[in-house]
Amino acid sequence: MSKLDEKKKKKREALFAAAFNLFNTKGIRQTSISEIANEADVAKGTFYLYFKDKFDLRDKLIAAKASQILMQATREVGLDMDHLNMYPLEDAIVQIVDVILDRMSREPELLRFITKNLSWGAFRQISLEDESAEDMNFHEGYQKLIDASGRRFENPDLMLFMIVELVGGCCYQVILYEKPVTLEELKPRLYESIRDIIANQEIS
Amino acid sequence: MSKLDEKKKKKREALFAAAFNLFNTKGIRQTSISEIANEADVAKGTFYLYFKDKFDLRDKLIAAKASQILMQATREVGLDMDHLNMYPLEDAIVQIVDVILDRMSREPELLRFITKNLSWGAFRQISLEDESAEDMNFHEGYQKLIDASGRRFENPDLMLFMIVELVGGCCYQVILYEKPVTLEELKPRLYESIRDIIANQEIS
Amino acid sequence: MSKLDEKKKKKREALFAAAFNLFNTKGIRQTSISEIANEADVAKGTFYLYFKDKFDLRDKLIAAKASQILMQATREVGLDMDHLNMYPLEDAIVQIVDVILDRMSREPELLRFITKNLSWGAFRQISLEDESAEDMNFHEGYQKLIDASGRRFENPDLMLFMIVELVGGCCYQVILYEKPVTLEELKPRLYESIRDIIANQEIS
Amino acid sequence: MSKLDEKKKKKREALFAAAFNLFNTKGIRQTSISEIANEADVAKGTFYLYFKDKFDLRDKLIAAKASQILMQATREVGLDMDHLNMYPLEDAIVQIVDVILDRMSREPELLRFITKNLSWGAFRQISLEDESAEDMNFHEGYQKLIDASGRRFENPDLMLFMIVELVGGCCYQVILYEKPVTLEELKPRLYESIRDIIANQEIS
DNA sequence: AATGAATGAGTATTCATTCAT
DNA sequence: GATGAATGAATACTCATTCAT
Repeated sequence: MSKLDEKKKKKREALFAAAFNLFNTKGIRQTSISEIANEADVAKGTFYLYFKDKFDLRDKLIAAKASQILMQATREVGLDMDHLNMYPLEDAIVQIVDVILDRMSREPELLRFITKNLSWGAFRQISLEDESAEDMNFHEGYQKLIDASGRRFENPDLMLFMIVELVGGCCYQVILYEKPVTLEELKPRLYESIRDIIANQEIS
Repeated sequence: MSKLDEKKKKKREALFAAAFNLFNTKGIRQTSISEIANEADVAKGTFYLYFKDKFDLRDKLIAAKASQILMQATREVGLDMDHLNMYPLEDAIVQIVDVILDRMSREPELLRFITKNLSWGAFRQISLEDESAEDMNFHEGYQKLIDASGRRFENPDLMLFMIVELVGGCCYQVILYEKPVTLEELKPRLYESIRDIIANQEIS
Repeated sequence: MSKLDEKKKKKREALFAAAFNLFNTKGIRQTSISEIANEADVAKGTFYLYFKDKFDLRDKLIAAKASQILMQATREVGLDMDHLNMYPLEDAIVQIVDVILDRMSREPELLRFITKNLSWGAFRQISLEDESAEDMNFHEGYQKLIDASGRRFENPDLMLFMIVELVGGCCYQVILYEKPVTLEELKPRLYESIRDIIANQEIS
Repeated sequence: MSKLDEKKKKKREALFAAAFNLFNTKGIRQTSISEIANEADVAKGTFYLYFKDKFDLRDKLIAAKASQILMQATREVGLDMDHLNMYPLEDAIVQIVDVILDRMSREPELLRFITKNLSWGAFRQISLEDESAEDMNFHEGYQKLIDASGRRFENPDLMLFMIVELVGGCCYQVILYEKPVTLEELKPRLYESIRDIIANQEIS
C-alpha cells in the first residue's frame, strides 16, 4: 500500500472512530458533520471526500462493526470453515450467539449502536473474510453451515431469521437494562428456544 | 365534560391525527411542527400548549395507538376478563397475537410506526380499559391471565418478554417486506415457537 | 377602602413583588409576562388589567421603589420638613446619601434594579409624601431644602445633578463589586467631593 | 497579511459598521441579526463565524470604539508618552476629558452607545497602542502618567474611578438632553470638581 | 488531496396580546 | 373583573454543502 493510500485509510478510520464515539455519546441526530470532522482532526470538506453524508457513514460503519463481530465470533468458536461438520448445527449456532452476547455485554455501546440500525437485508449482506476463497457474505457462510450438517430444513432462511430476531430483540433490553431478567438468566431459556426453532423446522 | 374541555380534546386529537399521517408519509425527522399544526388546522403556538415537542407527541401517540390495538384484540378474541380460565393459556395468547398480526398486516403504517418505537418498559405500562374495574395496565391483565390458568411458570415476565420480542421482531420484517417469508408462512412456525416458550417455562 | 379595592390592590402588589423578584433573578428581558402572572398567582389576562405592558410595570415599579427609599432616608435622618434649617445643607445631603448607601449595600438587588433604570428626568419626578401638604415630588423637596438654608447657589439643579451622578455612578460599582475600593473607603472621599461641589457653586 | 485574512477583516468590519448604525437607529433590542447581516452584505450564517451573538458583537464593538476614542484624545492633546511630565497632571486629565467631551458632543450616537454599556472593569482593560512599545492598556497608561508627575496619591485607582464616574454620569445627560445645563455650562464646574478630587487625594 | 470560509434554507420556540367564557 | 386558550408574528440559530485557494 502506498504512503498516500495509508494516509487516506488513516483518515477514513479516524472519521469512523470519531463518528462512533459521537453517535454513542450524543445520538446520530444530534451529531453534526462538523463535529465528526473536528473530532477526527480533519477539515469539514474532507469528510465529503470519504462519505456522501452522515447516513452513508453510518451504514458503512455498521457493516464494518457487524462484520468484525461475526468474524471474531466464528474465529473464537473455532469454527473451521473447511470442516464445518465437526459440530452439531445447534451447538455451532448457540456458541456463536453466546460469544456475541458476551461481547455485547462487555461493549454495550456497540450493542446500542448496532441493534437499532441493523436491518435483516443489511444483515444478510455482511461480509466475512474467508481464508480459502474470496470474501463471503454472512448468508453464504450460513448456507455452507447448513449444507455441511447434512440435515434438511423446511426454510433455513426463516429459521435464521427467527433466531436473529429473537436474539436481537431479547438481548437489547436484557443487556442494556437487565430487564426483565439478567443476561445469565435469559441465556438458558434463549438457547432452548433456539434449539426448538431449529428442531421445529427439520424435515426428518 | 364542559364545552371547553371538549374543544381541547378535539384539538389534541386533530394534532394526533395530523402527526400520524405525516409521520407515516414523510417520516418523523422530515416532519416539521409547522406542518403538523397546519394539517391539524391550529396555530403553530397551539401545538406547544399540548405537547413539549415533536417527540413528546410521538411518545404519547404510540402509547395511545398501542393501547387501542391491544384493547381491540382482547375484545375481538372475546376474552372475558371475568372468565379468563375458559381458554387454555396458549390459545388465548396465540389468538391475541393472531388478531394483532392480521390488523398490522392490514395497516402496515401502524406497524411501521409502533414497532421501532415501543420499548419493553413502555409496553408494560400500556393501559387497558377494564369494564368491571378501573383501568388496568397491560401487565396486570397478563398476570390475571396467568393466575386464571391455574398453572405455574418459572418467570412469567421473561416468558412474555421473549414472546413479545420474537413476535415484534419477526412481524416487522415479514409484514412490511415479506422477507424472508410471507406472514402466512411465518404464522405456524411462530405460534409453535410461542407454545414452546410457554412449555419450556412451565413448572410441572 | 372597599373590599373590592383591597383585592385589586393586593393583586397589583402581588404583580409588583413577582416582577421585582423575576427582574432581579433573570433580568427584565428574560422575564415574560406569563412568568410574572404565574408567580403572582393571577391569570395572564389579568396582568393587562393593571399594566399596559412589561415596561409600564417596570417604570411604575422603579418610581415606587425610589420614592420609598428617599422617604425612608429623609425620615431616618430625622429631616423635619417644617424645620429644614436646623441642619447645615451639606450635612443634610451627606446624611441622606449615607443612609441610602447603607441601605443599598444591604439590598444590592434594589441597587442593581434602580441604578440601571433611573433617568434624571424620572428622578426629579419621584414623589414624596408630605404630612403637612399634598404629595410633593423630590425636586420640590430639594428646593425647599435649599431655600431653608438661606444660602445662594449659582445653579442648584446642576449642583444636585452632579451630586446624583457622582454618587450613583460610584456606588453601583463599589457596592456590587467592591471595585476599585470598598464602600467604607469610598465614603470619606465621596462626601468630601460632595461638599466641594456645593462649595464651588455657592455665591458668597 | 494574506488575502484571505484581509477578506475576513473586511467582513468583520462590515459587521461592526452595520451593527453600529442599526444599534443607534433602532436600539440593540430591536435590531435582529438578520438585519445586521443584511446591512453588512453577508449571509446570516456568516455572522456566527465572527460573533457568538448580538451581545458578543456589542461588547467587542464597545471595546473597539472606546479604545479608538481614548487613543485619538491622547494623540490630539499631544500627550507624549515619553515626556509625560511636561504637563501638570490636572491639566493633562482635564484636557483629555475636554477633547473627549467635544467629540462626544459631535457624535452623540457614539456617546449613547458607549455610556450605558461600559463598565469600570472593561474600561481598565481598554487597550492603547503605544508607538514605542507593545500595546498597553489604558490603566497602565494612567499609572505611567501618575508616576511621571512625581506626586503621590492615596489611592490613584479610586481617584480615576471617581473622575470617570462623575464625567460619564454627567456628560450623558448633558450632551444628549442639555439637561439640567448645557455642556458649556457644565464644563467649568466639572473641571473644578476633577481638580478637587485630585487635590483631595494628594499626599503632600 | 485538503482546507475551512461562506452560504442561506430550514426549523423550533417564544411570547405579547386578544377575546370568548 | 377574571380567566387562560388560542394566536401567529418574530427571531435566533444550525448545519449540510459548496468552492476558491
